Parts: sequence; C-alpha cells; structure tokens
Amino acid sequence: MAHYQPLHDWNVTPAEAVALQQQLRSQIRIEPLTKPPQTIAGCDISFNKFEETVYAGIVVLRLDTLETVEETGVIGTAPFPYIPGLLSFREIPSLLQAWQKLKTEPDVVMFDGHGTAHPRRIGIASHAGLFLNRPTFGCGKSVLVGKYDELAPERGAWSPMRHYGEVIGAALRTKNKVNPVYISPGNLIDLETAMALTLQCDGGYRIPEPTRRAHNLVNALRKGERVFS
DNA sequence: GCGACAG
DNA sequence: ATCTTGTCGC
Repeated sequence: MAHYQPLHDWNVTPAEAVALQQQLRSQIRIEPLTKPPQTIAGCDISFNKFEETVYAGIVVLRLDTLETVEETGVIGTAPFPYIPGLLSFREIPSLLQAWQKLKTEPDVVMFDGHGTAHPRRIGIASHAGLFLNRPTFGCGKSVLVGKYDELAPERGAWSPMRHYGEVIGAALRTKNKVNPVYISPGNLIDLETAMALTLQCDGGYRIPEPTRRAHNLVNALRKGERVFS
C-alpha cells in the first residue's frame, strides 16, 4: 500500500555504494517539519548469526498516546554484508518491503542508526528518507563518527556531536543516569525536532518506543512467535 | 602505518 | 547484530 521512490539498484559493490552515497547526499534536506506529525514509525531488522536471512519490521504508533496502530514484517535476504558506513545497503532493501505492506504512511520515521552523523553525512536514516520522501531521523545506540562533551546525568540533557567542525547530531539522555542515545536528522527534519520527538516517545526505557517495539517485533518474527501475511 | 568502526 | 547467567547499583 505505502509506496516509495526506487532511486537506485541495491545490487552494488562496496565501492559503488560509496559512490552512490556521494551522489545522493546533495539531495538531503535538513529543515523544520512542514506539518505537525500525528504518527511515527520505528524500523529494525534481526537475523541469526552467520545467516543471510533477515527479519525486518516496522511499527507505527500515534505520537500523542504512543499506542501502536500498525505493524508489518517481512523475511528476506541481506544482499550486502555489514560494513561500517554502509549499513543502509544491508538493511534498507528489506525495510522497503515491510514499508510496502503498510496501509497508512507514517508522518515521520525513526531509524536504529544514524542520519547525518555519518562520515559522508548520509547514514541509513538519510538514505531511506530519500526513498520514502518523508521526514526521517536516526536514533543510534553508539557513535559512528563525531565527538561530544559529556552531558548532565538527567533525562533531557544533551550535547552536540561534531565532526570536522560541523554539528552532525546530538547525544541525548532519554533516562536519568543511563547512557545517551545519538540523534541526527535523516531528511526533511531538523535536529531540534528529532530530539523533541525522541523525548516524546518515552516509554521509560533508554530506547524510545518506536525503535524498541520494532526491535521486539523483529525478534519475535525471527523466533517464529509472530507471523505476517 | 595504526586504530576506529551505526547494526 | 547475535551468543548468554549472574551480578552490581539505584
């Protein structure tokens, strides 16, 4: 049901992947949201060690109540290995299949990884944002590139992440005295809004609800505890 | 050349 | 990411 723009083929070599990133980065737009979002989606993939089968899923929730409104999942194959900086080429193909199964198009999408906080400023959230043509941002659990000053221990505290002099994202504390998560805009959104949405999706855990639910979903799918038609 | 390195 | 039990701290 939900559609996307197939900007390019995913059957590429690592060198071609880097070239594609260099070519696509100019199309990324970091700007405030056009309309107030009502729904947000979380995406994630899971797999068994040493196996190529990937379990991808998307969970859509209402931003006001954090109630889950839709879930989709697919079992596919990873056409690309995990290479730092090229994560999107491994995860996006299957996520696009899950996206196609959505009945409603989410207003904004949160990814497990980075957006502009990437060596070439086009992490999975930015790359997918170009295909989906809607606001996307990344919420990573660790740093790929960039440095930041330590932040206060309270939830809500944050510190900008810098790389080669430019602000590429922010370390944001989502829970008191717990390691921060790393937020960076993907496409069609700005850092401030991405951080606000992350805090709004609080479920009492370090990981915001969209990503946390997507993670639980794909793990259940991998273990055969969930089925999608 | 050496170390770092999203998930 | 995944493989896994107990254990330290609030």
